[in-house]
Amino acid sequence: MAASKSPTRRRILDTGARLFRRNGYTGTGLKQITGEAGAPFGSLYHFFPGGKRELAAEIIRTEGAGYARTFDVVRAEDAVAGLRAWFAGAAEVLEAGDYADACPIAAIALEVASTDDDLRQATAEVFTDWIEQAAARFTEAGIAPARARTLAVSAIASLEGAFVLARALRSPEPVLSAGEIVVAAVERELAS
Amino acid sequence: MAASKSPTRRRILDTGARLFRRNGYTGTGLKQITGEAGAPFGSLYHFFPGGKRELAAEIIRTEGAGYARTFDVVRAEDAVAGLRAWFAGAAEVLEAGDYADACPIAAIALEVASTDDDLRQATAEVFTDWIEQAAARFTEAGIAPARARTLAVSAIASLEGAFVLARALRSPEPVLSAGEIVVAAVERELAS
DNA sequence: ACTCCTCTTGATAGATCGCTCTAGCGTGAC
DNA sequence: GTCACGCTAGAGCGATCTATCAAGAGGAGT
Repeated sequence: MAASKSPTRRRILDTGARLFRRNGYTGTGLKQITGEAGAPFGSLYHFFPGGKRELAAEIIRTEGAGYARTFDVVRAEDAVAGLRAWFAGAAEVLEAGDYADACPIAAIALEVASTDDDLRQATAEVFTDWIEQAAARFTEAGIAPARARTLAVSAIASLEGAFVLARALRSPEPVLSAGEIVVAAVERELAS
Repeated sequence: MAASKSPTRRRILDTGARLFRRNGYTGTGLKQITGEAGAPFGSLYHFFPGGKRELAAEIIRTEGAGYARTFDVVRAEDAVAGLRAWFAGAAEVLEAGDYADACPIAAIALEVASTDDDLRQATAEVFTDWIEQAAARFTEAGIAPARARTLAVSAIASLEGAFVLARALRSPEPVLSAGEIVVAAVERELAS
């Protein structure tokens, strides 16, 4: 456990995350991961004895935790501006990456939801964490907890769905439109 | 073209749609489809000479057209109530189906967006159609076209993303929360 | 120098993938 | 009766998948 320092391990995780994001879980081969990561195939099973599922579980957790930090732009002093920046930033990153890199775990989540309960649960934990983090930001900004949670769930769902549409349409419009509606909802809630 | 009447062809399409929805595109095997459909393997290539991609393209189109009809509950006389019923109905169906059957093409859309441009385009056409249909309903209800489109995109994105969260969390909450925000946005637009 | 131990390395197994191919069944036309 | 044709039927091909395995390189501790 002490050695999460291995650069090979890191490269496998990063490459795996990128490929899962773009090609999905079943759509990504382990040989492809080690190949693109420049890692020997055996090393994958050295670091992840549980194979593909263990690798995916770790990717879900680390990528989930990483993405949670993007909520930091939503500050209590001006939650509306922060939220606006959150959506705008997502749209920018998506466009800059040629619509390949959206949510790090949505593709996995949809694929495993009905086929692998362990991985499904891992994605559920990430989403739950995101919801709680976002809700906390909204309550800090002065919104009642129950409403804050509804808004948090809605904000995350909107972005996730907007990613699906944006990748298919190759356009940032869905992300911007979804952001507009969610921002307005939060704005209205703060005004009341 | 005249013979889209073959029951075997229908069963292949229906079974394929169900499996793609639950297990994704690469996660579903052709042998699995014909097996569960009770169809001989050779029949699949008889009806779909283009193989898996042609089958998927047809499923995307027919399922997309079918789902577009769910917008019929949004009527001009009471668009708000209709939209509310749309989200509530989605939540009910999802729960009744043990969170297996959500959007018929989202799983495919995410998987092929970066790997197969033909199929990506097929999903894009479906989403575009949905957006236009929903926007038309909103304009009929009295919303200015530009705003109607933003709301339409947002409504569809919200539901798509809510499906992702709902399947992972095995809870209808995201669908209901997302619906609440979108309904409020439409309500407010109609009041102004 | 010798022993551990982490990590590297790739060959290989066994299953499954999408797909092709040939053969045969059944029904309607003539 | 028999020919044509839509459809059934599934064996099998090459490729690729996940996973296992045995062997060795390299470095730290003694």
